[in-house]
Amino acid sequence: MALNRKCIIRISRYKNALNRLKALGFVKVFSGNLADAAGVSSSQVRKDFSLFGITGNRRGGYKVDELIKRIRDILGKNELQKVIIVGAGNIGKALLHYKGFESGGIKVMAAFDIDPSKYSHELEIPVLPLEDLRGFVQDHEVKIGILAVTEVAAHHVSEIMISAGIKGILNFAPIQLRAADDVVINNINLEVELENLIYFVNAQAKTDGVFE
Amino acid sequence: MALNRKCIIRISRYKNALNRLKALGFVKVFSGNLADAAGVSSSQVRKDFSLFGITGNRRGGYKVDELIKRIRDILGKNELQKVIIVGAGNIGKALLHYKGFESGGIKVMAAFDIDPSKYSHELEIPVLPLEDLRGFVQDHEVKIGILAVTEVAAHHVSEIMISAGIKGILNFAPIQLRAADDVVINNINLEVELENLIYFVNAQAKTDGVFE
DNA sequence: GTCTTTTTGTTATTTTTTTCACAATATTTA
DNA sequence: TAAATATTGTGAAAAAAATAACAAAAAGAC
Repeated sequence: MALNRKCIIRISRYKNALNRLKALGFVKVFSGNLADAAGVSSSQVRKDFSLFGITGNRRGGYKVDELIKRIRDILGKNELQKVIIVGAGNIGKALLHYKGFESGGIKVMAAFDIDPSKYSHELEIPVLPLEDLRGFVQDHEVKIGILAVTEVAAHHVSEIMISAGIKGILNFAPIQLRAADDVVINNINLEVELENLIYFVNAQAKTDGVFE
Repeated sequence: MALNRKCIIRISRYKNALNRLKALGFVKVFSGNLADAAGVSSSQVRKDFSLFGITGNRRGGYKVDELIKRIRDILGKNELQKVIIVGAGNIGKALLHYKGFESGGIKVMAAFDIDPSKYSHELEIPVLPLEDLRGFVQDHEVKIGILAVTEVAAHHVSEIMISAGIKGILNFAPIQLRAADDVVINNINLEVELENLIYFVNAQAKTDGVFE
């Protein structure tokens, strides 16, 4: 199946839109509704669904419950996805307490740091020494890790994670990580995202000027 | 100039790579070096540069200092970009203390919240009442805001920001915000990013299975 | 029960993005 | 100084992604 990152991102967004629509009492939904909610075209929605073999009824749309179940299945949300956080600094701690993952499927198991002052067993989610990472990952069969350490540590720590058995890294360190083909890396660079925004705001301001 | 989001993201990454190369003592750089550092092809690098009229020397590559200056200029990093944070919860607080923005150009001016227990003038960056947002944004001519409030508050708060004069929003609330054409919105949904990673890790695992 | 309307599913078309390829031209070597 | 070599800059080609278009089918009207 030839699907790309953007397609899966959209599928996630459809799922979020569906949850909202369900909460509003929707039982059926049309591609146009999802398109509006996710900010794409209705043919895009249908194209994405067709890639996953998701079908509805001509004239009848899609049943919200079935669709949610189907998408949750695609995204692996019907089984528990165990996640660790590496680096208990600013970003790491914020993610440790982030409520957005609670809705289902994603379970943050523990955080790890080199700084002993960060260790804690009192919290609901423990902060453990980095040395314990390997054993923990192997014992609990964790495949997904969030990397939130400094730029200088990032590469080294990512190698520790991968050698321990982590297969997917969500990287917040401001460096473009890459790895072997069997490891998936998703880089989120906050400064880059802000720079992007700033660029388009400034570009917008210039364009506006022309018409003033 | 017909340039897209992805192109600007790459330009930011080239800048980061250049800073690292400069720190290593590089004076000249070739498109291939930047391609390796940013994880793209060398012709992609040259194409991107050509879009911005960035030129080097045939056979001589690009001068690191000049290139950095040029890209910083494109990204607006040669002038101060004032930013506010709205929502001083988990994510908001983390960004308030985030060191990654210090390297230049981006200055977080203040944070805002509705919860009086969050207010603070002691911090280097103050946390102020949401009611003060409009005045602050107008007094300081802030154009960029980071939105880090709950899902339910996000839409309402974004409207407050926009009506106060904010022209670009980096949205961390788990909802796809949209706005009028003169406001740029960059949505970062942490759960969606994780789901994406999980999908590809699971897909990878299945593919591996076939060859085992 | 037939007709009308609406919406899907998919194929074709268009647009966008990336890669390829190579002439033009600096730099280095001899 | 001339020849050899490496690298840019860009137009053409290929690949990927998005949009449009429409036949097929389901739902509802009458």
